[in-house]
Amino acid sequence: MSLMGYYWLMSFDRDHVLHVAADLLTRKATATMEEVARAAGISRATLNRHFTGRDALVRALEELGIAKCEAALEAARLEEGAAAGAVRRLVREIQPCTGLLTFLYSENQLFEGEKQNAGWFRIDERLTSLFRRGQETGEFRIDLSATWLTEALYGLLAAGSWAVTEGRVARNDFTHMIAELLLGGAMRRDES
Amino acid sequence: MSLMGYYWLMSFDRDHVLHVAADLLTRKATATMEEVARAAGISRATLNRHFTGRDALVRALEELGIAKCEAALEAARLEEGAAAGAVRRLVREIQPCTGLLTFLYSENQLFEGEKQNAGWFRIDERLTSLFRRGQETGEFRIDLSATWLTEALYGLLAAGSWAVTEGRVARNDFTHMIAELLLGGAMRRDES
DNA sequence: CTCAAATGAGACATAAATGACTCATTGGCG
DNA sequence: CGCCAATGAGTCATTTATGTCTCATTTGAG
Repeated sequence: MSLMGYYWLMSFDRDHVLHVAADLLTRKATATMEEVARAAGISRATLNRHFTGRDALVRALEELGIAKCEAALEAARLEEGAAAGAVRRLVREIQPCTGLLTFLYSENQLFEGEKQNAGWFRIDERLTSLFRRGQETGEFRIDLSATWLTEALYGLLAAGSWAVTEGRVARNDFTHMIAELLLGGAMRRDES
Repeated sequence: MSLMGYYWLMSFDRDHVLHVAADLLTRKATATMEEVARAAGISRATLNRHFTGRDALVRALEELGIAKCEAALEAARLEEGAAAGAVRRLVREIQPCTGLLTFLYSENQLFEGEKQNAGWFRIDERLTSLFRRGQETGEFRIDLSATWLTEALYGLLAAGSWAVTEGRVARNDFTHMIAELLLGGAMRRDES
């Protein structure tokens, strides 16, 4: 028995293929299906049997990205405690999938005409709610809209992920860099 | 006499073509050469006569983007006054070319192997210097590196530009959104 | 007006990615 | 061991973007 229906042979590891594809496409968004197959250690034929066309692969990656993202949101317990702490937990939890998210983020810009996955909307909603909660409790400023704070978080995650892969900043600084800039900004803060 | 050597006919307006191409490619990064030509109101043949291949066009756009960006840096007078004020002037001046910059920013990620234009390095240097100056005068916090602040500015500009074109935030809020988030962060600041 | 030069439209070959297909081989299960 | 299904390697046709070429037409300069 298997969740996927592949109960006879295990040589095709769907999850492994998706992760390899995510890694590769994160670094080279224009990678060929053959390059993806080779990176995953399978043949192009097999890759095409399971993902008919690049679209199917990207859509599967989208599902994976949404699932990982929502898992990170769960693990961060966004509704608990101070909003600032929730943002810090969120950035820490979401770090492992920023590469995939950045790829999907830029990929979505190409699919302008098509309908986009409802999962992104759910995630948007939860993040915006978090920032709105912070504003309502007086923790966050209100002259920056919760929508913008959400978009800014995406942008900072992408910039941080890119800067890390380029070697311009240390991977271990990722969480601190992003969370503290988003929360506190660049200006020095009087310790009160 | 002419700067370009086209002193007999003026029906090819290089600057116009570049701006149209920038507008189009900003919205649809995968636009065809023919789509670019049609958008610019010229034939594909003429477009190819002046820019042999997509690479030549992108490289010309890169030159344009760098020139516009450096002009914005000049206009912002980065070395004058408080660093925070310089950042605000910079964001205001650079807003008109964020679309083009965002396109080139994502395009550069594809040219991983190739040498990248020295202009970006110059711009990087000037921005990093600005943030470093702010840190040295005690205006900016020092636990976030000047390099990261520069990268974060790029990310916020891209996210802001994208959010505006998607209609999620108002165009008029662009400068305030980006500059204030980068400078002050999301947390409410005690008015002291 | 006349000529030179660039344009526009179209044809053409090319290169690359893709999807579908065949067939021999492999590996697990009964 | 023998079957059976999936894999891998290869082939083929199709599509698409691209670069080049020709030639009639247009347009500005003299």
